[in-house]
Amino acid sequence: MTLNNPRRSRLAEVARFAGVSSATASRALTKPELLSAATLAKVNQAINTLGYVSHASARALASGRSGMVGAVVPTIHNAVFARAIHNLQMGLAEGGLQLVVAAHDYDPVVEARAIRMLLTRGVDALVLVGAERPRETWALLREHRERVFLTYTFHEDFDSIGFDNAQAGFLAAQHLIELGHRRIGFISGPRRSNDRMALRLKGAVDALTKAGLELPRALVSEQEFSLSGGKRGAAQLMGLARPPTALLASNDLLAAGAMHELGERGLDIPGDVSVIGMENLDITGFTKPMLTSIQLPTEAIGTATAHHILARLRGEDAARRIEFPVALVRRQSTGPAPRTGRRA
Amino acid sequence: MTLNNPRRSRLAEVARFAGVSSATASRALTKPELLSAATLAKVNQAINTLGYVSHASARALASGRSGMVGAVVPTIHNAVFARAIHNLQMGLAEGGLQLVVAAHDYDPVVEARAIRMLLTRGVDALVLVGAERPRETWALLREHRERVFLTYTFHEDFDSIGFDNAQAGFLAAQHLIELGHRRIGFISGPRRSNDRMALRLKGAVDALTKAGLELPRALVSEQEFSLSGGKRGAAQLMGLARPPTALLASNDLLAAGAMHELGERGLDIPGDVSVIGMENLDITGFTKPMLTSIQLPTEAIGTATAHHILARLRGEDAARRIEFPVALVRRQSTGPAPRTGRRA
DNA sequence: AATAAAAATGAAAGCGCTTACAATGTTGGG
DNA sequence: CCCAACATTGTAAGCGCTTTCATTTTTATT
Repeated sequence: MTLNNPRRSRLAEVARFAGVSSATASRALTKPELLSAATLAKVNQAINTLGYVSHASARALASGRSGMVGAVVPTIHNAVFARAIHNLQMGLAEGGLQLVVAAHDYDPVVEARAIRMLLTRGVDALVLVGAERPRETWALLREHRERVFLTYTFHEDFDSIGFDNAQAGFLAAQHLIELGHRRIGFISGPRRSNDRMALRLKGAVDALTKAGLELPRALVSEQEFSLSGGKRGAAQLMGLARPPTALLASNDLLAAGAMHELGERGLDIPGDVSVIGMENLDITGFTKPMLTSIQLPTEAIGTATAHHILARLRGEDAARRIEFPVALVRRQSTGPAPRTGRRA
Repeated sequence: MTLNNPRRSRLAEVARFAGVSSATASRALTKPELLSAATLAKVNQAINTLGYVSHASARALASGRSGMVGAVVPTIHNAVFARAIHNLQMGLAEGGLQLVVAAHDYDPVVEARAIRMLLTRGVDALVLVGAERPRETWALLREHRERVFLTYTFHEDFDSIGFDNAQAGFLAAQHLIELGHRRIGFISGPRRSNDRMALRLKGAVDALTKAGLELPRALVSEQEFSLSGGKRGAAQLMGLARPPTALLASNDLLAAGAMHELGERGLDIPGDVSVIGMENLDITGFTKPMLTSIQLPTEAIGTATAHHILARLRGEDAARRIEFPVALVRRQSTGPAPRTGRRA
């Protein structure tokens, strides 16, 4: 009952101006191929002179499609997600879709709320990160199976775009093992509500196992994602009676923090201790020495997800699962294990 | 004409179930204080048992309010914006508003497109960064004056939430001057379509002028925002016949890149050359030595903008201009100017 | 107890657009 | 030339909700 913006023109006015019915005017916008060239031109003419812009809500209500894609991510602070979101947005924009982002800071409750909110908003597609969340949330998602897309991990029941997190952990550990390290400390990010972390750890354990080694619980330190988290992790591990000769962090931020701590302890990297991170963020180039890391396909995930969604919305079929490779990026922070004998 | 989701229940069903009119059911959602406790309870009961969720588009169409806030930022890659966006989103969520983000990568054309798109979508508020954009874009924005909010700079005609960029430049330069530096190199980010960069440079010039010094054009290097941009900038400035004794970068990323270059040239920081950045990003703690910087109130901007918008939407009046202070954060990368005499 | 004022509810008219269906105009084969 | 088949366009019925206005119920006032 409210005249929204009195200035804003309606489709009806465009139609009147062009001397056609509003149905025709509408078709000029949505299915121009149905109109004769002449009529189409008339309508477009009218649209231009009137400066008409369509009302998205009205359109969404009538058509049942919102033109929006929702993305619920842990955080946009982390460059891993920022990159993917950036590419996702750019890709979707090509198809005329608008991205709506919500962050939940690794809180499953907040995530559920965000998902519900976006579903209410009628997003045409919903992009999520990871595959670990409460039962109820999954139930809700299943009801919308065809518009839900999972990234960074895989799940049988949904279209998934990601990479092998375990492989990332495996490669990192393998690299250290090949350099002769036998005692490796693992600094992990928070593992609850974050299957990616669990998988990276698992991959590392697998590599060690394969080499006949093991990862005692004492050599795993779980820390929050931050510089100081990494610092604390390194402090904890290096403070052990038999400290590790290499530190594997499940994230470059943690690794950089760890390097800091090692520096303060007067330890040489990689002479005394090797350090390897994951995600291959820009900061790998800032640290001294530069940080060896595992390159994760974050940009690719964003772009591929966008294209995948666009294809699905067009009704094309597409692979249910898209997997990108991960790769070791050798820099200066890893080197041969010191041969100081069995005891430090 | 399309039965959207056959399962999803309508407000009318809720009303029927509760034995009230749909008007009452609607009021239970939007203005519960108008209903008697008994009716409200009945309706809520019905909502729960039916698992009703309202249809956002329909609601937006009928009410003229979308419940969405748009933000158009240069990029979410940069932590400066990522932080602000994060806080903005959190703050808006408290008020039940959903944030929609679009990035334009410093391209005015893309920015204009994004603005138009969000306006079409009927956002209740539109948050923009900076005050430099083409005439036509401004014209468009003026038509929506009351829902446009500017951040990171100020503009007479719009509500603005920001800080004094010139002051940031001033503080940085002043700090170097106080340390005895007389020849200061300035590494700037791209200045076109980015008034913040221009202002930061201007502030630095002001500080120098005040001290009876000047900033010759040759000592200003404009580079893209990146580690390698900073590296190139430093290379250019240090390659001069009379190189500066201090480098002032308008962004920590650039500063970190510059430090890298200085390191490769075997120069000691701050013994031979001092370096100061801006934005006080996390990476200031990663560099060796740790980077002196100017702290910018990015989180505050996000939070304040959210609260400001919420207040405005509630119809309260609020300050047209909110300004936060900037501050110098001394770390290890700046020190007294070397007294190597007049000639290097 | 009668009445004015306030509170709670309902009826119904849209919000601006899309689209099923009907109607009209065209075209070409027999 | 007539009629089926197609291409265009128009008519009008919603999409699911909010909100004005009218109506009924309750409460307060004298």
